[in-house]
Amino acid sequence: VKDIEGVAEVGASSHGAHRRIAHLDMDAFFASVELLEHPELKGLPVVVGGRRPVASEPGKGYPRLKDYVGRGVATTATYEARAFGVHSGMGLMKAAALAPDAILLPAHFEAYGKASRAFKAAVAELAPVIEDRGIDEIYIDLTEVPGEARELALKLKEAVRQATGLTCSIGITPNKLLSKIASELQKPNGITILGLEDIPARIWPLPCGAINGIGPKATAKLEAFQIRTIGDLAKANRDWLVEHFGRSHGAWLHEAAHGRDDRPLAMSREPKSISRETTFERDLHPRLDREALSLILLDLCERLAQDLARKRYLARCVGIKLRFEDFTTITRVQSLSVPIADAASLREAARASLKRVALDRRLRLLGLRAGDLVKVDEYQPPPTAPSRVAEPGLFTDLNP
DNA sequence: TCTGGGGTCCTAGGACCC
DNA sequence: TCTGGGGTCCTAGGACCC
Repeated sequence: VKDIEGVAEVGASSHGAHRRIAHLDMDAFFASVELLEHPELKGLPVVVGGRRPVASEPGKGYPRLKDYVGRGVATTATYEARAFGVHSGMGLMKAAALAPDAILLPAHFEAYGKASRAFKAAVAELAPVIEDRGIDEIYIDLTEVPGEARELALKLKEAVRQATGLTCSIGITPNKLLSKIASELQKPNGITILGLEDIPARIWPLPCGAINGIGPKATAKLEAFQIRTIGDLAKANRDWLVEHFGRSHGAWLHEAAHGRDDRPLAMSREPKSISRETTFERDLHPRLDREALSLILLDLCERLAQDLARKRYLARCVGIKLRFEDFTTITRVQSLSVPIADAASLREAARASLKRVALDRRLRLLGLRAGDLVKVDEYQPPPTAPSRVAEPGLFTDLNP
């Protein structure tokens, strides 16, 4: 048996054509959690988002989208709000133009985190092999779980509803790629079960963007070659795709269009980085608003230090992120010889990176990232390095 | 009416080494 | 006095996702 390097196998059944993988996606998750708190809003267009709660006019009930002023975006919209064209990631000022009377609720992340843990625990009772894909979705390996696919999907949905009061949509297919697409097909509150034989009829008519990993840029580039549906993409010659999209990406596009995907579920992963960033209420000038920026940086350092402490990580590199008024974004990272986690050290590292940037334009965002993470418990300071003696010696020779 | 915050992965180019 | 070809590591930026 050949050993596949770098691939962590999850049981013998994790590869091959006979897998049964589910993708479970909560329906309009944040908005649905809010509706549990405000059942009287059910059936109305509701948007969750914004930076801080907008004060609604007294006696007028819930704040409306049209009352919002600022840089917030919609985090989630109920299906009623989506009918107006509002979708997550959309600027609220733009959303207000589409649905001025939609109700705007601020986000309550603690509540979403709680509901998230609850639905994942409920699923884990029925099927323990789960890959976490964020707050509102998971992949589930059902290969070893007895029962018919539809029956299992119904059981999962019922367990989620019991645990949270919320609905979800489920796709079940032989792999992650197809299940992700499938779970979208009958949203909300849907079940879609597909086999490889269903690919031509059910997958190929969909736009290329339905594939997880094909975003706006790739869609536009494909469109320029008259490739609009996944079927168009499947017809494209593999070598031609490699020629125009690169060896790796081109080959992947070809595989994806044919519904081929043998990625195993990743049951647990160490974080690669932890970051904090903030967009200002108004653009700030590096010199004129120096004090305000300094306080914002301090706050980011403190919050990031808290995150690192809570998760018990040290950072071997610290990066800053600046977004200018014209939305151009730059990053600078600083590698550290000794890993750190405290706010003061983070600030020192951030300031060192800041010195390498020409600060001549107004800023709209400042971010701080801890990378190259090591677990506090696993970090051993190296035995006192002899190189500390050698390096200064070099300079004393040059500058006696 | 300009575009949040938290992440991952990939690539290109330069430094450095052999 | 000019010239190789790889390999690896690092940094910055960008695409994409939830």
